[in-house]
Amino acid sequence: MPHFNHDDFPLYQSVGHLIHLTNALKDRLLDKHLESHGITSAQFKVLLLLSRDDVNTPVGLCRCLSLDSGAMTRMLDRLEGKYLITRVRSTTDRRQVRLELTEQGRSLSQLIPQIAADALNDLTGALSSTELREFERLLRKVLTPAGLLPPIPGE
Amino acid sequence: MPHFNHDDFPLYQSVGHLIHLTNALKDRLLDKHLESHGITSAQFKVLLLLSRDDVNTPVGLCRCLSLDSGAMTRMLDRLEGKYLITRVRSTTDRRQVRLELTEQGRSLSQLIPQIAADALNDLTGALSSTELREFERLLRKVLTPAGLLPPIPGE
DNA sequence: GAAACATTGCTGCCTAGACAGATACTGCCA
DNA sequence: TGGCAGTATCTGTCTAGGCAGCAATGTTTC
Repeated sequence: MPHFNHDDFPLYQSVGHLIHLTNALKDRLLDKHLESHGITSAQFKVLLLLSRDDVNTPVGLCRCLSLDSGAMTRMLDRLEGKYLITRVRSTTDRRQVRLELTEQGRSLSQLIPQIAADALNDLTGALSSTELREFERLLRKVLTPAGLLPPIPGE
Repeated sequence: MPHFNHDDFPLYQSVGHLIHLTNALKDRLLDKHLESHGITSAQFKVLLLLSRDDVNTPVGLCRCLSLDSGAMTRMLDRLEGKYLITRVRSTTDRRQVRLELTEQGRSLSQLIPQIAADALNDLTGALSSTELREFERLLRKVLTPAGLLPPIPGE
C-alpha cells in the first residue's frame, strides 16, 4: 500500500529531504573530527577497510562501499598523493592492483575507529539505545529490497 | 551516554554507512523516475520550491535546502540552461535576483509532486505506516540538536 | 588453440556540494 | 554626508560520485 500520493505530498519537508540532511550532517561531523588528521570522511572509510586484511583491491573496496570504479580510482589517487597507500600490480592476476597501507597510513588507520565512534556518538547522541537499534533496523529494512546491504567481507 | 566506543566499533557496517546507502538509494530511485523529464533529483527540489509562491530568490532556496550559495548559483545556471527558469534582477533590492519559472518550467513542476510521491513509495514500500512515521520521527530527533530541521516557508 | 565473453582498472565528461574570496548593493550610525 | 557592517550573488578551486567507453588481461567455449 503506497504511503504517498500527489495531492497530499509533503513537499520538501518529506522523508527524502530528512534523509538528505541526516547524511550531510553525518559527513560534516565526521569531517570535523578528521580535519586535524588531514583526511575526509570518504577517505576514512577506505583506510578503515584497508586496515583489515580481507579487502585489498580497488574492486573489493567498490563492492563494500557500493561505489563506482571510476570514483574509486580517483579516491585512491588522492590517498596515494597523501602517501597513505601504495598500488602494486598483482603478479597472479595482472588485471588487479593490490593496495597496501604505508607506514603512515597504517598508524593513521589505527586512530580511526575511535574517531568514527566519537563522530557517530555526536550524531546519535539524542537517541536512546532502543531508538538507535530501531533506527538501524528501519534503515536495513529500507535497503533490503534494493539488495544494498553491505556485504560482510570474508563470507 | 555514548553508544559507540573504539573497541567494539562496528566498522563500515555502521549506522553511518547505512545512512549513506539509504541516501544514495533515494537519489537513484528519484533520478530514475525523473530521467524521462530531463532533470535530476537535486534539480527537482528547486523546481518544487519555485512552483510555490513563498520562495523566489537564490538565498531563499539555500535556506530551505541547507545548501551553499555557490552550489546554488551553478544549480540555477543548469536550470536556466534547460530553459526551466529565468533570472531577473530585483528592482527594489538590486543585490537580489528574482527567480521565475518559464512556461516550460511551470508545466514540468506540476508533474513533480506525483513523481516524487512515486519515488518515495518505492523507497519506503517495505515499511508499514507505523514504521514510516517512526522513521521520520527518529530522523527529526537526530537533526534537532544540530538545528537542521528545514524551515517552514511563510512562518 | 582461437574466438567470444567477462573482469579490472583507467579516463573523460557530467552533476553536486563545500569553502574562501570578490563584487555590488543596502542600511545604519556617527 | 561618509564610512562601515551586513547581505546577495558570483567565481575559483577542491572533493565526491555516476556513467560510458577503453585497453589489458583472464576465462570459457567451441
